[in-house]
Amino acid sequence: MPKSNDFFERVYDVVRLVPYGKVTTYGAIARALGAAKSARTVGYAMNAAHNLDDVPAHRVVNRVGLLTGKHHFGGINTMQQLLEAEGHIIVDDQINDFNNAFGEPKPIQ
DNA sequence: ACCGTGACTGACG
DNA sequence: ACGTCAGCCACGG
Repeated sequence: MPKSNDFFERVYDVVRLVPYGKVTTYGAIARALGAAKSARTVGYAMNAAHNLDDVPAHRVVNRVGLLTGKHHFGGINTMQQLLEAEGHIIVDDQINDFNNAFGEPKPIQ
């Protein structure tokens, strides 16, 4: 049976499935979990994901491709650099051609 | 149990 | 098209 902690775990599971070179959004993750209205909480979960090295938190941006969580990484530019290293082009803290880079996460079964 | 906080989002004007 | 507003929900104090 689900503990409250499971929500975070599920968020991590979804994020872990985001492939290299692709990104996704907080809302998309929430929907994949069946909790469409918990986008904010997804962001909250990412805050706690910092210790986990297998959760690509930098591939999670807001719905317009804006790097809203960049300040939660070590440096202000860390998130952007990680994304650029994966082939993304970022201008003004926003991912260019975000619609193309976006990868719809698979719903939990 | 109540209240404030936030890496969000969709609806309005 | 763009800025504002108001729900939403898990967590910690």
